[in-house]
Amino acid sequence: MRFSKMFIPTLREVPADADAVSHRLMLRAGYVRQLAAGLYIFLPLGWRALDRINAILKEEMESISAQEISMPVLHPAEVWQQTGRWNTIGDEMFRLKDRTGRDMCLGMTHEEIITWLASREIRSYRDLPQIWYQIQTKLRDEARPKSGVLRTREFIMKDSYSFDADEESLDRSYQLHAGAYHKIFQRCGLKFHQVESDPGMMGGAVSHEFMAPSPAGEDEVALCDKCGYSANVELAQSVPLKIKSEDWEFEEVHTPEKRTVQEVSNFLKLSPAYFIKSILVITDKTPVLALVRGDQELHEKKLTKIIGSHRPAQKTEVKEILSVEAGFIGPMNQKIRIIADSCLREGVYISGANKQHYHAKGIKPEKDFKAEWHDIHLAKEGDACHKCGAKLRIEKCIEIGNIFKLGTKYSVPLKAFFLDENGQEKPIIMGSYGIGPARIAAAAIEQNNDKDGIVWPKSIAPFDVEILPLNMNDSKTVGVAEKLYNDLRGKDFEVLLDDRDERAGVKFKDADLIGIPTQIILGEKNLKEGFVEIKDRKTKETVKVKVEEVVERVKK
RNA sequence: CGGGGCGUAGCGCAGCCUGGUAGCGCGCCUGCUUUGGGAGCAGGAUGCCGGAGGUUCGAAUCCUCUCGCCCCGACCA
Repeated sequence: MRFSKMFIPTLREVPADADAVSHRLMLRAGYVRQLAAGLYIFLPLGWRALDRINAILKEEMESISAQEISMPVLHPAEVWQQTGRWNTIGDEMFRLKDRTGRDMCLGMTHEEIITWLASREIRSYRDLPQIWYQIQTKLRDEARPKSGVLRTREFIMKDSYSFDADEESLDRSYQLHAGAYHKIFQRCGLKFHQVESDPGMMGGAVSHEFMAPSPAGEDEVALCDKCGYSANVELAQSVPLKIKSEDWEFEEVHTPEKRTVQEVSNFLKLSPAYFIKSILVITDKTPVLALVRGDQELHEKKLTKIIGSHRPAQKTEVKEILSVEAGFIGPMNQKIRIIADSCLREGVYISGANKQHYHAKGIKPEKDFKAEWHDIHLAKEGDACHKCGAKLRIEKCIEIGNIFKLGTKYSVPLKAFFLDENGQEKPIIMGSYGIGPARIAAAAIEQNNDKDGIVWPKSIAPFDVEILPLNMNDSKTVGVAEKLYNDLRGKDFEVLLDDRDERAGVKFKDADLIGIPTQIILGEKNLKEGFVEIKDRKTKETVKVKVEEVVERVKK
């Protein structure tokens, strides 16, 4: 491609409302433009990068015998009603009516559609297993699109779905995907972790996420470097560090106007880890008292799994139910259900005394109160790994892919059944697997950039090589540039020739910004002696090479 | 949906407080010079000052409403 013929609108100044590094660089380097919140146009360079990512996706999917298909973006409501998601999914789904008034929606994912297909086409165990995939548009009316291309309302996704006759077979399909995903992200040059994750609205029992470490990420992942435990903090288990147990006798301490753990902890000059945080929540039936250690945070999702959906109690409710003002609640002598974090089982603690302006010191769990013990705290940096005891690390990550074991969640309501060897009708066992190509691109930029611009991994750069003839008025320079351009293309390199009549500085700046891995610099003086320079964008190392040797020296 | 910020030329911004009819830098166009890290000089084009309503002789500026975008949170296969 010739730079002069390609639309690459680079920007000198950083657009004001871009915050994430990848967003800034994609805008500045002319890869994308924003249409509206969460809606992006991919310009020629951006689209090329996505194309290369998609090519890798296709190769690796084909290698596990997945077959590419294409499903509509526009869906009739009926299939979504049959699985119940028409109602369980809220404003995130774009809904509309067609001209006859029929309810429709825009696809935010395709379990319903592909299961509809399977229900009509798969009849026998002989038809199984199958893996079908597509690379296609998804639409979600996100509450808050953000960080450029990382969270958008319309995006392309590689989604695949597996259909198996039994659990063992599903496990094979699942592992095939996990393996393919590892290869994909490796080939795309990303640092990533595979972590345990919460299946969320997808349903199903087992799921993993592929997470690319980056400060722009929205997720936090707990990692153990020793045993390899890794999980999204949405469900990560951990053991808070033990504290030295004090041998306090039970006593009530006057703590006037000291309500929060922090206030009382400062007042008594004792670490927050000696306190029990008591939080009253209301489920649709009853109030529940949740207890976590003072230096820990209550994990809402973990609690939800135990008691169902709930909300924090209002101040007046606390007074009504517990007969004491918020801030002085304690677990002793309570009639209501108590869920306590497991780490509180040992030790002696301080908590509210259920008496205005008093806290109780020397509380012994099991003796002074009974509770149901569960892990309900948020894992944090420095907690111990619940498997091996080593210290956990928390890392911010971009979710670049995920895999779910769905089981029969979709096949049963949509009647996707098959006949097994014995003529028995059984629901197909399904899995669902997604990758966001734009997130791969953004994560690659987040992980590979410097002050001058993007540093693309070779595998997904929009071009392999950029040729920079510094003086377009010099016929020798132009001649050599054209020859190298043709020779390299003849060897299957994707080549960008900066044939613009621009000054050297402009070409250097633009080349570094758009981040093509290899630059070939043609300067007049070097050319007189028969040399050109080959520069590595990543290391900035430059080697002088004879013109005739360029093609063999350039590496993919 | 709650909290905060911002909408003025293609991009980045000033002007607004204290009302008088819009400016800077970059980019863009023309010419000459220049040519290894975003050139210099000279000339030139470009604005529904986000939108609507109000106050006023007069509104980018003051008031009300509204729309959009960004950030934090809630939410998020």
